[in-house]
Amino acid sequence: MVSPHLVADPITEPHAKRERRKDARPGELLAAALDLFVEKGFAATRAEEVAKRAGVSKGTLFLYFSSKEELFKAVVRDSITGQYPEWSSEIDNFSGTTTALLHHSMVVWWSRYGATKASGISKLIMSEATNFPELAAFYQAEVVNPGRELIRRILQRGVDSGEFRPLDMRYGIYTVLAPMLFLLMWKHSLGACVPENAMIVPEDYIKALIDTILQGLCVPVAEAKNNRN
Amino acid sequence: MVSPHLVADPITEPHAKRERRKDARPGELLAAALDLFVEKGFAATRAEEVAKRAGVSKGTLFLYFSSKEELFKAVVRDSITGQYPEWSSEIDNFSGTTTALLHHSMVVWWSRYGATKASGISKLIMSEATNFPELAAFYQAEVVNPGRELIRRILQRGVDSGEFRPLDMRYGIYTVLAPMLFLLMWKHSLGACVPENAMIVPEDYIKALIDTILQGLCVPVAEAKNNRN
DNA sequence: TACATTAATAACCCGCCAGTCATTAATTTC
DNA sequence: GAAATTAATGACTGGCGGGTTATTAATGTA
Repeated sequence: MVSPHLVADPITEPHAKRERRKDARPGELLAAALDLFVEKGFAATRAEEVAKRAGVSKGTLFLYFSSKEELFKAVVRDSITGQYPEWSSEIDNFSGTTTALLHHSMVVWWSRYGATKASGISKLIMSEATNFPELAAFYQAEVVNPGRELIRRILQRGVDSGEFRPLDMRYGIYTVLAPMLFLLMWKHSLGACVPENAMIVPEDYIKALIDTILQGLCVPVAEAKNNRN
Repeated sequence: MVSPHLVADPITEPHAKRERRKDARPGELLAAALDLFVEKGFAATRAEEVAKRAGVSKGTLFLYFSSKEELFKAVVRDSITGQYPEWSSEIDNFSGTTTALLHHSMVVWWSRYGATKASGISKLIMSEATNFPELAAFYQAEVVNPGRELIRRILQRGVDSGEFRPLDMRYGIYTVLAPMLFLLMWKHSLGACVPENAMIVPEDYIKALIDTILQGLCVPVAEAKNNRN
């Protein structure tokens, strides 16, 4: 141990050994936790490793978050829920057709969420919900239900305007939700294990998907006054 | 410690203490393992618990399966791969329209696989693929690729017969696969945590889904000779 | 400079679990 | 019925990991 008076050598010890940065710690811990939760899942992520990546000791982690579960909830609020208000108002303010709104929403959802690290949280929850029921309930209440409501509003707008066939909203929502969440799951699971062939290109997938969805949802122009059952 | 000469009391010890049943053990262990893997996932399932449910000691489990991973592979072969030949020949022998074949295949897939315990294996793999790359590769090779081929054959049949629009098979397959796997995932994750409201009824989901898919995939009768781009 | 406050640490506790191995006992062979 | 074979056991090992706490040291105050 060297003399405590010795100034820290910036080469062997670039960042002082015991910095006190109460304000910065939570954010750094959340960032590290997001990385590791997404990479390895909730159960498999070690508290010590989160701390290490954030540049603190394990003790410090538990100084700011009372448990691993609370840490997780904080990550969700920090990286997902925060985006909802913006999306909501974008839907309200959209001025084109609902077909265009749906298309736009799916592409935007992917680029702002699906393609980002944060989307790993959705995969994590679907993966570990049954092992951590409390986290599942939390996620259901704060993420899933509000999210469904956003989709429902888009579809209802199309039905009201006459663009879409009348829909049973309970299941109509899944026409959009299911393929998007599948893409997300795939990207974070088997998709991450298949190197080259059989790889899904998200943009192409969404393009093909929208074609199918819309031709299924829209009232066929030429048929509106026609037969077919 | 009681005397080793004491005969086991059949009331406190109803089923003989140390049966030797070499032939029956593997099957009983596979059944127990399927139950627990589906219930808790791969990582969270304890070898000792599998053994206990099969009525043997942990040592016996490792006598029949060299590791937890090998046990898992045996479960997959026992409960999934075995069904493929039958499905394959059902597709070949189907005599109706491809619309009917697709409908039939989805309903049958759900009733014979999705609705059964075995479907938990698919959820497990998507959940834990990144933590167990070797299992992921195994599953990809033995389950996913052959499964995609089955779907591809159905869609190709429809394209060849003129019922379906020409499709980019790389993504067309997901039109069917994505919603079905999502249903499966949902059932085994958040769906298991939502008691009443917002519950998906698989049969209704599939019904709504098929409507959308088919109207998107089929060449619209009234439009075949018409405009629309 | 001395003292008080508190951010940060590292050693520690406790429980868990995949896989091993020496021992035990059921069954077979002669 | 004695010896040989092998199915089955359960105690054991070695390592891990969430959470706690006594201690240390950085910073603020006077």
